[in-house]
Amino acid sequence: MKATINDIARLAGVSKKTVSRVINNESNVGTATRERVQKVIDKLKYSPDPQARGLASRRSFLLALVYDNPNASFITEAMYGVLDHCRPKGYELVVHPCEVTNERVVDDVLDFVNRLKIDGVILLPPLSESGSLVAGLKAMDCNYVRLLSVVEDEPAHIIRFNDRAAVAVVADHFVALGHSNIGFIQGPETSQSASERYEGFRTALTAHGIDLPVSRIAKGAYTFQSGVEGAEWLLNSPEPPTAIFASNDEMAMGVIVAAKKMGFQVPSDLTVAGFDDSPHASEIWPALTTVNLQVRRMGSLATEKLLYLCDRDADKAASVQHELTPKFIQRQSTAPPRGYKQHKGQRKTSPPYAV
Amino acid sequence: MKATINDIARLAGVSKKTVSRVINNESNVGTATRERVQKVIDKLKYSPDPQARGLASRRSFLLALVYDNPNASFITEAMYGVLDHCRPKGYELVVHPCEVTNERVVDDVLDFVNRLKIDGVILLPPLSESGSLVAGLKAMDCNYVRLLSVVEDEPAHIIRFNDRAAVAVVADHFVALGHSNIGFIQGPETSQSASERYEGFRTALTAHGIDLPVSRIAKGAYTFQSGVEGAEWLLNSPEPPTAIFASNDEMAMGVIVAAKKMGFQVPSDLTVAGFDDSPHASEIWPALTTVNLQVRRMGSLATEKLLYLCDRDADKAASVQHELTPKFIQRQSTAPPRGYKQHKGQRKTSPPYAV
DNA sequence: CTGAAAGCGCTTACAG
DNA sequence: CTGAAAGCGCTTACAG
Repeated sequence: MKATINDIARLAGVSKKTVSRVINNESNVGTATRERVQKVIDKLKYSPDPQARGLASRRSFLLALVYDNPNASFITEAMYGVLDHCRPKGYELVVHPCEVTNERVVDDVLDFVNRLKIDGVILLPPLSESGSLVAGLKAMDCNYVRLLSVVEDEPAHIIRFNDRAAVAVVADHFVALGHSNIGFIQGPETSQSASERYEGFRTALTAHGIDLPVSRIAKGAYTFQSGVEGAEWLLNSPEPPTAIFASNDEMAMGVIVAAKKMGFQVPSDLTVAGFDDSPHASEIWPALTTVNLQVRRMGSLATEKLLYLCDRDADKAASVQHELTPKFIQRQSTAPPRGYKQHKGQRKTSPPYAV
Repeated sequence: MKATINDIARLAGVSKKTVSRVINNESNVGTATRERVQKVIDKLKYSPDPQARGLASRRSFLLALVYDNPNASFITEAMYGVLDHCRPKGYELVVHPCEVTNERVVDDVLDFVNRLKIDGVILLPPLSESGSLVAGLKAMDCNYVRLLSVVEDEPAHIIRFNDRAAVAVVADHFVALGHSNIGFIQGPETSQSASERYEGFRTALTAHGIDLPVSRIAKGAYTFQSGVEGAEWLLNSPEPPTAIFASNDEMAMGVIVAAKKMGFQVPSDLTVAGFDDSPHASEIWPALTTVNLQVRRMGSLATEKLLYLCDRDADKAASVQHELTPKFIQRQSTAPPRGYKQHKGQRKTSPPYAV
């Protein structure tokens, strides 16, 4: 019932090799021949069988999304981004969540890639940071692109989201509002993005002459609960900060809840900002000031690179944009500290609270 | 480099047909032969090529998750559930989000299934409600299982989450707390689960002798914003309800935000409950009382059914549990109405507020 | 219980 | 610019 290459060849009066050339946009087909074949293809709504194609050419036309990330909207957004770009090109997406804690992750992923002959892999953070996984993929000559917060690979293999730059905007925002006693809740030490956000925030504050002492740095784990605990610790200190930046939204939500329980009004008593722009960031009161990573866009760009790599065109892959600066999203959880008066024109140059 | 069926056959001293029998657990292989073959398979870590297998047998060993649902955690949880069950059996999962609003959805999905020779499809709500899609799948003899809130298909093809029963528990809870002036925010009319939740809630209230007049029913759209608007409308009425049940968490979040803005304390001035137990339901203050759908479990059970269907064993597929009652999760957003005293023992039988 | 032959629907590697 | 042959790694349909 489904048309095959033989049907097309017969009806177009050519060999199946010629049909194959048309399908694959290869050269060396006469214009007239090509048109004739294409017409038959269109008429029968023929599309080549990916299995047969793959079996013969050792491909699968399958991309894989490999991740170990608890953030549901990050995953689904990335998926949309990948599909936006790969579907029109005839590739489909297989999902492969896994557990970094599992010692056999690398083997598991390589097995999976090998078994399905996956043409290309998109690695989401934090798994994208795994050197051994990438080494394994390279060794078996599997194409990959990593979503990463630092430039740790060639441009052809990376989409970098510049957390440092993004976080600096948050710091600038805090300072512009008049905050100088600023608290920070850090992500897990194992995460690159967590240290990027930390470094970026600290550096930006320093540029404004503002200190970030260890007494105002809480260790978190990117979880809601760790945000709660971090906030309790910070707000119970002798001189509680007037603003807290949590390294992700999840923790920022924890900060807001903890603050409320402790009697701090957000934002009048306490400014709070997060990072991720998760769907729920705008669905609380006050709506959370945060940073949007543009995950869908990243997924799309990563796929563009990946498909070039699948075509063995490393140059084109490298030429696709490989750096994205996340977007600062100001909402209602940030405000000047209580009693602070803003002096026009002084904001950035010499704020009254500067040392 | 990768071992093939020919390698195994040669090393085991049998024909490849025999190896094939071992791989597929077919009968008619001598015990000794089987063991010998298996040993070689294990030794070479051989696993059959799904493409070759599929090409010859017209299968793909690919399952598809087809959905049109904005709820990210629903998607990812379902994915985990599916993978929990299908990976050990050698099946992988392709994701296929689509848009119900698009007129060509059905064709798009059928095309996709046909092109990839998808062995089985799992349909998530609300797309699972599409009769034309299911008809199309049936017509092309593609296996499917639907996650649905009503029993609208044979047991072999459905996992039903009993929203009616779940919602009744919420109603009982409201009544037990002492509420009688209760508001309801409805989901979109096009959604089956929305009307199930409505019917279930109304029925349960009626059983307690409590009325749910149209003046206390707001039309929502399962979105945050519609929850905000619904709450504003309900709370601005002459006799605002003391409790609001929103048909999903998203809207319940909207209710809480709106209530706060309008000066209502939750739960002391206003009890709020939602439905879905989204990850953020527990990450706000007060934490949201809600209902957990057990999506991961549903995904797993659906896959169990689906794989039986793939094996042409409709009986076994039908015998897999096909009804799940969502779990009521009590948190902090529900409380007795202000000034209400509970009379022991009177709760269910003849509550003081009963007509 | 076991196997030889043919074929699934394509592509590769050649030849012309 | 075009095509005939062989083969990708399995299963089906048959034979014994």
